[in-house]
Amino acid sequence: MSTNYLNELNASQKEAVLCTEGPVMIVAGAGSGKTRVLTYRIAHLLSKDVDAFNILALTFTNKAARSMKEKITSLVGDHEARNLWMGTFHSVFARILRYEHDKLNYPDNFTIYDMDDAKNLIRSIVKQMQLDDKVYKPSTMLARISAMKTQLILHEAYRHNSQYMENDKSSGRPYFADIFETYCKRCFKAGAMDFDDILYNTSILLRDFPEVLYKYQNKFKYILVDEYQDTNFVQYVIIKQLAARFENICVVGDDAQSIYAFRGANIQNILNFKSDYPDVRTFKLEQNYRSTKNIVNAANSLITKNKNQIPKEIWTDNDEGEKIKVVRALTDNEEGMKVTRMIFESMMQFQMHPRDFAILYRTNAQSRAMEEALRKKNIAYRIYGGLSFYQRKEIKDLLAYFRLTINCHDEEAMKRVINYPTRGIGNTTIEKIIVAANDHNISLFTVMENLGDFQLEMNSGTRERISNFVTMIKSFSAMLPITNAYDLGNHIATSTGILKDLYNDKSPEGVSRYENIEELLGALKEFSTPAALSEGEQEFKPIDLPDDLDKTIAPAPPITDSPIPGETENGRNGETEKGKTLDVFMSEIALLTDSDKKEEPENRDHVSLMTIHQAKGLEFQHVFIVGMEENLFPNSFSMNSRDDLEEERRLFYVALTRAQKRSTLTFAATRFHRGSLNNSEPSRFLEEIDQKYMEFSHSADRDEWKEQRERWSVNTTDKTYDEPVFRKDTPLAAKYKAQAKQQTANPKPQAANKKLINATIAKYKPTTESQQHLKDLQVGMMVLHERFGNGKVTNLEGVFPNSKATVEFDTEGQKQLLLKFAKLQIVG
DNA sequence: GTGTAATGCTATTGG
DNA sequence: AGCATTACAC
Repeated sequence: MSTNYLNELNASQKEAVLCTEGPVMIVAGAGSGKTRVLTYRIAHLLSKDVDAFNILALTFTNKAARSMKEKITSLVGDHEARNLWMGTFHSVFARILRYEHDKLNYPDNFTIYDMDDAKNLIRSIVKQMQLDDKVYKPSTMLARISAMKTQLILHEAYRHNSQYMENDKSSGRPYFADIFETYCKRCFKAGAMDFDDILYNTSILLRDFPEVLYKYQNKFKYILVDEYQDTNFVQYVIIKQLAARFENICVVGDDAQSIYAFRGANIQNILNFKSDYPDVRTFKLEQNYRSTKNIVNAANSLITKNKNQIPKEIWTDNDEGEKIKVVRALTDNEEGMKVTRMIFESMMQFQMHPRDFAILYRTNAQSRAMEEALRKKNIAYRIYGGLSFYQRKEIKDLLAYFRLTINCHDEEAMKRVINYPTRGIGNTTIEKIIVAANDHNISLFTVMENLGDFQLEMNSGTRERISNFVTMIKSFSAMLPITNAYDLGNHIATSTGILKDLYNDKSPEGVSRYENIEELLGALKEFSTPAALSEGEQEFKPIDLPDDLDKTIAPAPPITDSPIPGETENGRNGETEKGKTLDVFMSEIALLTDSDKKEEPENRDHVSLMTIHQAKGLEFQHVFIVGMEENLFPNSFSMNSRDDLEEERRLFYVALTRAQKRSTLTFAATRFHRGSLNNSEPSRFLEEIDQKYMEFSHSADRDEWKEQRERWSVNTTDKTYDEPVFRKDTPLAAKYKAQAKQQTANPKPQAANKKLINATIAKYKPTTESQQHLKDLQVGMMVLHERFGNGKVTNLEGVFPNSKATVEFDTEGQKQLLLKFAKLQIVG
């Protein structure tokens, strides 16, 4: 590779690229060539004979990883770049967990639950506990569980935190901890991880298995993390663990662009990087190459309203450019029309293309008005996000069959398709199966498979239908290793009757559903055709374990033959002679988002519609930021605290800095919301930008809308801009916030909980193993059951471990239990 | 157990 | 407004 690439960098960029050893923090302002620095840094490492095997680069989206990899490949060649590990936290560590699954007692084919799965599971838990789902709202419960896992607090630790417990009690949700625990257990039992589990489990894996930690510390000698300002605590811990040995850690970020606090991102990670790595070298990239002077200055003037920043001065050599235009519309629909008209006029006047424009909004719901207007004007557009392809009902249904085929214990997939297409297994039957499964702490599938072992009231017809269903799933599973993804997927779609079911529906929606299924099958076909080597086909070098291993880094690794990424335990590698298999496909799509989808070049010329969050890292010639209204942007949910409001402001900063040449802000005086028309007032953010960079179009005459604001206004008179009037925190909110702060202030509050967490993992050991002690169970013995309490064994039949015990419980009466499954303890 | 009609709920941002 | 759950008739 030529070394000329260094000439394409400015002084500070070059320094950041060349300083390859030790901890490095790159503070990169918007449009300062951050991606370029990252890619060149990696290319430079490779040119210095660092092996690609030894580099880990964590990006924010899979798409970013892909495009960076392409760029690096073009710099150093495919052979050099192929073995780079590059991807999102979730995709990289999901991959590692699939190799190391046995350590944590998960199956290698574990399912990844998405948010819908997680919420459905919580809903069913709440229902089963006979709690009110208005008090225990699934979305709220999930958010709390997620926040806890992000802080590395699992249910045992949670229960031992008296503050949490008391908060729950006083807020009327005393059973939260139980829901939390049941949720974790049900996920585990189903062989499933949610998004947070991927990170949580990774951190546990690295903490409790020194040989694994050692292996990955040694593998990833060079670690790069993009968008570091958006990492959360568990991600921070993982990075810290992996980097501990070599400390060749390079983080890139911009505190001004931290916009994910709502999902646990902790801006302190970047602000405190120095204290974690005292000998860190810091580089600042302050020259903006993207935007005009006007845009850069406007954005700068906005962000000064935030406190607590890494000091930096973003500047640009680019043209002065045009002022930021502010446009007012009467309604959201007119806003769409005006934006569309401006796009149309620019296309005519300046020979611009649809691809040069982006319409950014705060909430997905705003896309509709924009979409309608663009469609009327016949301008090509694409809406990112919203309901993505993989979230459509028909797709999820078929994928649920795929999931069951790969992991028959997947509870949410089972519930989804056990009676779709209808096969006469109704709700009452399903309820009975769920109850039995929970009583014995086993999966629904296990119950269905061994239906005769459970005393369930079901007629023979129902039993027959269940048995047929089980047989069908088993037949799919049997085909899995020997059939390529497309053939099996097609077989499943056909033989389950899904394809026929949708084909018979001739309504427009039905037709479109059918087409979606066809599209999925098309994707499968493309995937399974044996072609180029996939990313997965890599090998590890053999690992040498020196004797002088520093214990604090990776203590005393016993030499084991732990699995090596690139192979799977069952000896096959996800490929048949006819092509790649369905399980590989599923593991690859599980973590994809709408934005990750690659676009065919011929389809690329469209106006992009997306939320500001999704626009992060992108740039467009002309950016429209729509819905600049109080309560929408800043959003009403984010006006409770200064921190929240500052995040909204950073979000606006991100939006503004996407623009290369022009930026237009629009707002509507009235807007449809909840099906009714509401008045809205212009966003305070419009006044936070230094007005000399702004231009108010006639319709947005500043005095006029100021007057308008005053007419409706609540609390945004000039005085309040710097110190907005906030609603006071409720005592509870204040409490939670104080706790959160305390937790992040102390990076390792979890050490004390280690025992508890270990206990959890021990509990999750396979039942057959932990049930060994029941081998000697005799009639007359006293036993303890998790749910039923104390009881006496009155009868035993069958041969262990398939024996069945009849137990007379003190409180619950007589129950029949299978020793294979029941968690019984012998007492006394 | 199945299908349709009516009702009721809930609404940011997203791996 | 849109969706999910529920109620009711078959």
